[in-house]
Parts: sequence; C-alpha cells; structure tokens
Amino acid sequence: MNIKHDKEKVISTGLNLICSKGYNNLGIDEICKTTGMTKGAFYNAFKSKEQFLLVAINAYGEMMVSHLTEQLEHNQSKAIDRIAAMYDDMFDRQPNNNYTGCMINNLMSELGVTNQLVSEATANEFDNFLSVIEPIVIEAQKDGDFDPSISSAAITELLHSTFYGALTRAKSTREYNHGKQTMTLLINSLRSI
Amino acid sequence: MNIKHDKEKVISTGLNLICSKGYNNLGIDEICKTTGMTKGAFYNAFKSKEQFLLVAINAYGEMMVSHLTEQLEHNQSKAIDRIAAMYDDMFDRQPNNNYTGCMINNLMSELGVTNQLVSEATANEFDNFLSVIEPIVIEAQKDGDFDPSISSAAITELLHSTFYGALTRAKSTREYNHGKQTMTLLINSLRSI
DNA sequence: TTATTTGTACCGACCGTTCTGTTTGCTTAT
DNA sequence: ATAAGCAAACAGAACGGTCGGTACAAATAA
Repeated sequence: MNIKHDKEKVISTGLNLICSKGYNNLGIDEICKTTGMTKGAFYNAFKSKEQFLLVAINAYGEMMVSHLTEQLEHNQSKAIDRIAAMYDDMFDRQPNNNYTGCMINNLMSELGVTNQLVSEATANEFDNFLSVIEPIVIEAQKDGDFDPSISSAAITELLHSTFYGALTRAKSTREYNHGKQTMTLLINSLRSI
Repeated sequence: MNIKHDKEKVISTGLNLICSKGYNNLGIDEICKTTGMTKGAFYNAFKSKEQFLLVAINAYGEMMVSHLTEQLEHNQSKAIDRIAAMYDDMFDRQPNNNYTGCMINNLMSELGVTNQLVSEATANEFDNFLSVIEPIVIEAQKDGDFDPSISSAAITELLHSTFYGALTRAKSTREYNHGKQTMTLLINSLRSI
C-alpha cells in the first residue's frame, strides 16, 4: 500500500493547474509531468479525469474552509472588520497567484452548464463557504454593524457573490484594487446607520 | 462575392454555443454542423478559432449594450426601479437560456488568465456595459435614491460585479431566485435613507 | 508466491488547421 | 449578347498533433 507519488501531492499540484488553466484546457499529461508522476500511477489513483476533478474540488473546498475559518476567527477586532479584512486579503493574494481567482467560482462558470456532478460539487462548496462566513455576519449583526432585521444568510450570500463577481473581473483586468474598493463599498452600504 | 452562409448567422449561432459550452469545450466542427456550413467556408470567413471568438465577443457586446440601453431607457418608472427591473429580467431569462449566464463573464473566467487578447476584449466589453448603466445610476442619485456623495462609477461597478457573481452561482445551482434576491438586497442597501 | 503499483507504449477519437479542387458570379472583350 | 477570364467562396478529405484512457510487462511489496 506504499504509494510513491501520494495523492496529496498530485491533488495540490493539479488543483493549482486547474485554477490557472481551467479544466478543459488542462491535460492529464501536464498534471503528471508537473507532479513528476506517470500516467500509470495517475490512473491507478483516479478512475478518470472527472473523478480527479471532483477529488480536487473537495480538497480545495476543505482548504478554503479552514483558511476562511482561520481568517475569521475571533481576535481583538470586530466581526465586520474581520470580514472586510478577509476579502481584502483575498484580493491582495491575487497578483501572487497570477489572478487565478477561486477554483470553485471558475468551475461553476466553466462547467456549471455542461457537467452535472461538477455543478453540484461546486454549489455544495459554495454553501460550505457561506456556512463559515454566516456566523461572523450574525456576530456583526449583534454588534449593531449589520442590520439585524435582514436575513444573515442573505447578507452572507450578497457578500460572497459580490466577491466572486469582482474576482472574475480582476482576472481579466489583472488588477485588484477595484475589487477591494467594491467590497469596501458593499460592506459600508450594508453598515446600519 | 455572394456569401452563402453569411457571417451574421455563424456568429450568432457560435455565440450561443460558446455561451453554453465554453470556448475550450467547443469545436469548430460543432459550430459548422450547427450552422450548416463547412470548414472551408468557416476558415474562409475567419482566420482562426481565436479570431472567431474575438469577433463573437464584439458582436455579443454590441447586442448586450443595445439590450441594456433599451431596458434602461427612460419611461414612466424611476431610474432605480429601472435598474432593479433590468437585473430582475436578466435573471428571469436564465431558465430559458439553460443558465448560460453572460458570455463576457464566462470568458473572463475561462480565459482571463491564459489569453491576453480575450481578457482585454472582455474587460473592454465590461467597461462598455458600465458606461450604459452609470448614467442611470447618476439619474437615481439625482432622484435621491442612491447616495450622491458616492462615486457613481463605484456604485455601477458594485452593481454589475454582484450581478456577475450571482449569475455564476446560478449556473451551478440552476436556480435564479437567489440571484434576484441578492440584487434586490444590494439595491435596497444602496438606497439612501 | 501473490497482489499491487509503476512505467511506457499505444489506441482510437478528436482537435484546429490546411489542402486541393470545384463552384460561383462578376468583369471584360468581342 | 455571349463567351473567356478570374478571383473569391465553398466543399470536405486529409494532416499532424493532442486528448483521455488502456494494455501490459516490470518492479515492488505482502
């Protein structure tokens, strides 16, 4: 049961490739070559390219959930500020990531219409992200920073949808300040009084 | 000099195919077969698949600009309501379009990182859309519905970024009411007083 | 041994593109 | 009017390359 090129490595490498090149534009050969594994090992570990994608989506989702959780965890600053800082940080990372954006958002867009399994998986991961953010939104409502009469789920969805829209735009402009400003304006508009 | 399969038809057909299948997942053969033309005719009209895409982006952009202009043109209702109605209408169309979303948004996501020409073209079309919407935002500011102290460009960008984010999400959930509610919440949050 | 994992050659299908040859419709000379 | 000449438009077979996936023997573990 010794796997030379363990799944972990292929997944994390392939994940980055999918992020930057997209799914249809990425070949198995390139995944293998980049990882340093061979096709035999790849197809021994995954039954198809699609299944590999589903595994990668899952891994990416878990990664992001723990990243978001960490970013949002309680510290000295207020909930609304932690939310703002999290989105700011996400945009700040884009230049270093060559503006690859978010894998989930990219795949929803590329395969949402044509691949049922992928669209279900990405929709599911999106919901996972919302589940991490919503408690902090509720906290901000309790702080009186967000209007408590508005559904916390609706606010959370608005926040993350806007984030994804601005992130997609950043991919083509290769510029992240507009995105940061857009998120800031949104959060300020949601601020009660 | 008579062109049997005039460009117009190929472009409008191919445009819809790109919208629903994406660029990398769509072959010239399928474009030709769907349009009823042959490869000879296709490559006589376009020098490459990429050039065809650029032409299609342009055609789609013009189509959307005139559509948006029409939707937003002055009528009995207030500017802010026309904006809200436009986004509502856009979501209402999604089920009929099989949740293909917006071609510009899709291409920004799929090719933004890997294709310079396409990312420039899509960024340009996005700006064109903003140019159509911003005057109506200014009108809403004059009506006192949007805060006039906020940059109209920033408000417009926030509106359309959120729209794109929610549209992408709709692709994977195949459901458009969340998107409509998100846009409504955003517009109400932007409403002054 | 026996079972599992790896490396590599290979398959058929499909890709974007180019090719050759044919049709088409306009121009021009008669 | 009509026929020759011509260039653009068309049809669709063919090309080299790449794709996802498989076959199978060698290597490695149990």
